[in-house]
Amino acid sequence: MKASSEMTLSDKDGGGAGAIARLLLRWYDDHARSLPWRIAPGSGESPDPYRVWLSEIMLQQTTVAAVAPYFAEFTRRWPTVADLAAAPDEDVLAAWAGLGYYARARNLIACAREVVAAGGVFPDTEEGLRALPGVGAYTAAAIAAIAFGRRAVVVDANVERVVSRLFAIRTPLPASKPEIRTATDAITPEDRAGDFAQAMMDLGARVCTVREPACLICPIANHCDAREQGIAAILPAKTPKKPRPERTGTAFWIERGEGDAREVLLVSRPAKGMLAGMRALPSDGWSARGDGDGVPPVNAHWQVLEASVTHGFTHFTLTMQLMAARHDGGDVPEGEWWPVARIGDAGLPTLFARAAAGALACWPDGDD
DNA sequence: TAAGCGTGGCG
DNA sequence: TCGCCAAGCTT
Repeated sequence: MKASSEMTLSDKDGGGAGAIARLLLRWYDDHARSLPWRIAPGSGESPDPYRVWLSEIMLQQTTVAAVAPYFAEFTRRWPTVADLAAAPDEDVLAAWAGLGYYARARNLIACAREVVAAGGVFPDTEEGLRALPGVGAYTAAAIAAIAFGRRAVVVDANVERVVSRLFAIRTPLPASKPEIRTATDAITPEDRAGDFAQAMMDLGARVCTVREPACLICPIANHCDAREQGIAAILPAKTPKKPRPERTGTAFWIERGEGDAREVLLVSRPAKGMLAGMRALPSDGWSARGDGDGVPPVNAHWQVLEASVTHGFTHFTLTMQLMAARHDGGDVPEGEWWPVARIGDAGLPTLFARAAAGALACWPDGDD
């Protein structure tokens, strides 16, 4: 890469790397976003590692806007890591419903319990943090820097974009990751590494955006190689993604009772794979690999509903048909009867929440 | 190493 | 509308 040779820490002379950090920190002092999990720069308050950790897990591949209400609810219900560790699994999973990437919720529980078992204090080093469930290279570095003030090289998708442009790295992602990390290391200051990391992320979110970067208001535009070369908007390059297959499947609405006593059968998804461990409607075995078989789980007088749900996952698109039946007293799949009036509290992931809404809209009273 | 793993917003 | 993208981790 070119960046490292150019940057070889002319840090002390006030040029290059050191200048970028100083400009960015000065910009951050005036322009930091106000976020629920963030301590304002210069406030003197010390961040709560629990809140930093919780926010970082929630923010993995997830937007600030989506996280905000979940962060508020989690910290209201479970103000400390000990509170979270003591919560029943199903409560935490249900509270996470809708946020996506449900392995994060299972790792969140495991991590909280590990921390409590170790005395209730988060590790304060990158290495110690990295060993926790759900904490990878990025998250460990971010917590070490933000919660504990340690110098750490924090590289997320924002930083990848900013650094790719700053040093005009033309190698496509993900092949360019090592080069980007080295370049980020070279511009990361010893002091205020947490603020620096957050400044880079704020810059990426508000200025050095994916489309139409706002170079005119960028505090480090004068240091940006891509801007000088007129290629900022087309960096970083990315290797093409594989096409998403389309799959079909069926979900089954099995109902019993009348009026206020109406109940629907919910199952728990297997511990591994899609939507692992989450409550769901029974379905027919659809997966990323193949279509469902359309075979209902029990014999009954099934009715095919008009509604269907199309849902895009990361790696495939699913169109799910809906079938409904009254429970006639025969065998049912293992599950729990859930009051239809409280279906919104079941903690269904979005796919099944939409399926349930579709079933209720098409089959409002269940008796025909 | 590359694939598996959610969801909602945006242009 | 629809493909791209977001404070990635795990296996």
